[in-house]
Amino acid sequence: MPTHPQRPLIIKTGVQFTAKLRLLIVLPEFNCHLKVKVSFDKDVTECRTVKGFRRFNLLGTNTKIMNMEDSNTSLSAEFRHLQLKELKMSGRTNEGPLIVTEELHCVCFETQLSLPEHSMIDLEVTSLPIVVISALTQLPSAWASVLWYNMLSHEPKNLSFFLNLPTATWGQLSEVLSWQFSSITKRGLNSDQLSMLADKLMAGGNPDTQILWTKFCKTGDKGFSFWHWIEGILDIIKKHLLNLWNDGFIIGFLNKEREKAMLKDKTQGTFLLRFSESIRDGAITFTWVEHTLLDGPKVHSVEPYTKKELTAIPFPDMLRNYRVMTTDNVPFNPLLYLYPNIPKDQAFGRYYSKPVEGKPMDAKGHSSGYLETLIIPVTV
Amino acid sequence: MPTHPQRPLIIKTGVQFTAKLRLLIVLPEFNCHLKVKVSFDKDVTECRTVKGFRRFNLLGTNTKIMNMEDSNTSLSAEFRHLQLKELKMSGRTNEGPLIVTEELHCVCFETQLSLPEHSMIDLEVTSLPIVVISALTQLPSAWASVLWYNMLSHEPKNLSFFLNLPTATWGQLSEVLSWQFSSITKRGLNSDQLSMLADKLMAGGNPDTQILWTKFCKTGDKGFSFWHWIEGILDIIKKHLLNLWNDGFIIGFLNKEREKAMLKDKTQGTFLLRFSESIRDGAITFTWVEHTLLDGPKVHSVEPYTKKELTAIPFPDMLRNYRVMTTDNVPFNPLLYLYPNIPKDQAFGRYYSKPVEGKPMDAKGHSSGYLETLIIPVTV
DNA sequence: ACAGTTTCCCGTAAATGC
DNA sequence: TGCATTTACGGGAAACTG
Repeated sequence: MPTHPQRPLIIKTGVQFTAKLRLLIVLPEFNCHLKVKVSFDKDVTECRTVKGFRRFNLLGTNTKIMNMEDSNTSLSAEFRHLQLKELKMSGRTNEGPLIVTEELHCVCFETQLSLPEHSMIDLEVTSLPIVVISALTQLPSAWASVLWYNMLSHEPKNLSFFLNLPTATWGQLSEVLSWQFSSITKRGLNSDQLSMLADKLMAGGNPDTQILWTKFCKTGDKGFSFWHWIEGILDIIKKHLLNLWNDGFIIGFLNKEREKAMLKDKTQGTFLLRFSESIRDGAITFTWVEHTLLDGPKVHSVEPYTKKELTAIPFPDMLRNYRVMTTDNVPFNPLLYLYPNIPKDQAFGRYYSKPVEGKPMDAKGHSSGYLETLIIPVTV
Repeated sequence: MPTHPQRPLIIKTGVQFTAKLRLLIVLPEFNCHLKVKVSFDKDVTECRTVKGFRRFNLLGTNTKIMNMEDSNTSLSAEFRHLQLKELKMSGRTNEGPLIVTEELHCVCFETQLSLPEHSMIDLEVTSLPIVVISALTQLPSAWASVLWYNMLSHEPKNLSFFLNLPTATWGQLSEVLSWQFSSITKRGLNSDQLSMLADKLMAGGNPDTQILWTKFCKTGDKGFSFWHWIEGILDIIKKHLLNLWNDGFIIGFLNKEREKAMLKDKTQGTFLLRFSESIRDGAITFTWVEHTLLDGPKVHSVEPYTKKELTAIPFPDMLRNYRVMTTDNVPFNPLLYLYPNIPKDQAFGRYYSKPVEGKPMDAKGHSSGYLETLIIPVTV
């Protein structure tokens, strides 16, 4: 999730952003010099003195003459290299009930039209609400605010939204959650995955169940909020698991009971991929089934891999090279078929960092004079 | 190596630094208000117009009243939160023969003393030469400049040093090199290590051999300079190998012939630690001896570990867990004795991230429900 | 003391300048 | 165009501030 997507809904202080204005009404007569001025939180008095919101200076070139866009007849003005800097005033009592990521601000554009035989007409437009952050750690909370606003507010500019906020229904929220995945990847959430999330959020949900902002975004008993957990998972998908997610190889959201139910009738060595529910910053594990003579089917999961491990070793290589040591000290890979029954190399082979050859792993014979090593996960 | 050590010899633009002035002459009568002004490159005309050096603005509070130091009778002034910003002037033709890390600058302090019954006396002092960089990638080159200057210039302020620079002798340079290690760690370089470095730099050295600045610091045939290679090694020592280096367990600098000569008469499984000569940013390998029936003693080295691998796995754990697969697919660890004959666990045991217990590795039995995995290097 | 918030700055990537 | 140098900003941690 970039800090500044197409339109800057989240702006970080001290980081450049671009504000663009396009005149939708095409009035050829006004192709003359139309000077636009951009400003921040203009005339939003209710956000300033009353609530004690932060105030910001807008640095950079703030006026521009509108000009014709390429291959288009509409006028536009693009303000590049704008930057926000907090205006510290000692008189500001920080008693607003809102945290900074719930403060809504806006970018304003002004211009004056002088129609022939009319007096000057003042035009003013404002952007959608904007959240201003100062550090990247605030981005997940800020994004949650943007989501909640866009999901529930139909007013274009209700900067006091979080002072009096409505609840969402699971029907609304589940759609928004799936969008988060499909906007970053090629795949949203299916009904099984959503039903697991519904259980987490509401312990048995129907589409009309109400969900509080607090429940969605405030720190819960685990030490982190539902949304921050989702953000962590989105992050590892984007950085380390994009291909596998796009291919649909990651079931991801399912609880341990369902996991066992799905695997217990499968061939030994059948495995699936699931996100950790207890790790905040995103982690993935694999679970496979073993058919024991004495106790029947047993499922095993490795300790979930976090960003740290995934940065060092690509996840497909983990699946390929994972080994468990037997009591005779012979390593074997227990992962054979991706659920329901796809041979492992057929699913993941194209993503291994070295191609599949005769043997699953090979090195030693080579030119540099050094013995090549594979860094592999092993359970002793 | 911090950007700003005790005294700022290297300053990065846009990063705060502190300049401190201490009046060594104790004149109690002048405990009155002695106003000091700090400036940058004051009156250094030969560095500006003539040579086309960069110029900088000094941002921050630049005047201060000297005051008594704690537990001391001397006057001092400390300028904190100073910052350098390049002054871009279009007229500057960058035709100076020097790269930016060879430009020497200085911090200047001025004050006026009014002795009773005398006219005002102007006092002016300047710092040692300073290199100004704009990105951290320039730090190794900048540090090389500082070293070369301090090694060879006995003038306090010769800002044109690099326009007409003397060569160093190996005797001087070897001492400086060893200092680099002992200032960062608890151990400098011994004569064996230095002799390997002498071979690299001069192909057979005696202390009087002259070494050119170019040879020391300019990109050579390998694509990097001698000094940058040393810097990379200092960096991995500092970040990943400090304990082992302090304990003297890393021989580090020795060529492959010497390595083989040292190992060939040792017990099978004797190994030593050596830095890579071909990797620029610092890498370490281990080499062990195997006594074969047919070919006699053979030495093997693993592909050197770089920052990337060392970040993921602590080096002592690599030594502990490294495995080679035999043809029967049974893994074994070929590392038994640290040269000359220290049992591996005795040398490195205290640095393993999990304590040594009955068995060398153990996991599986535990509480979380997940199978613990060890990420280990394996040669197939 | 503390939690929310901002600042600081390394390290890498991208942009810029010559 | 290529190389030297600077700028940009993500990420993690320290510093700030009520």
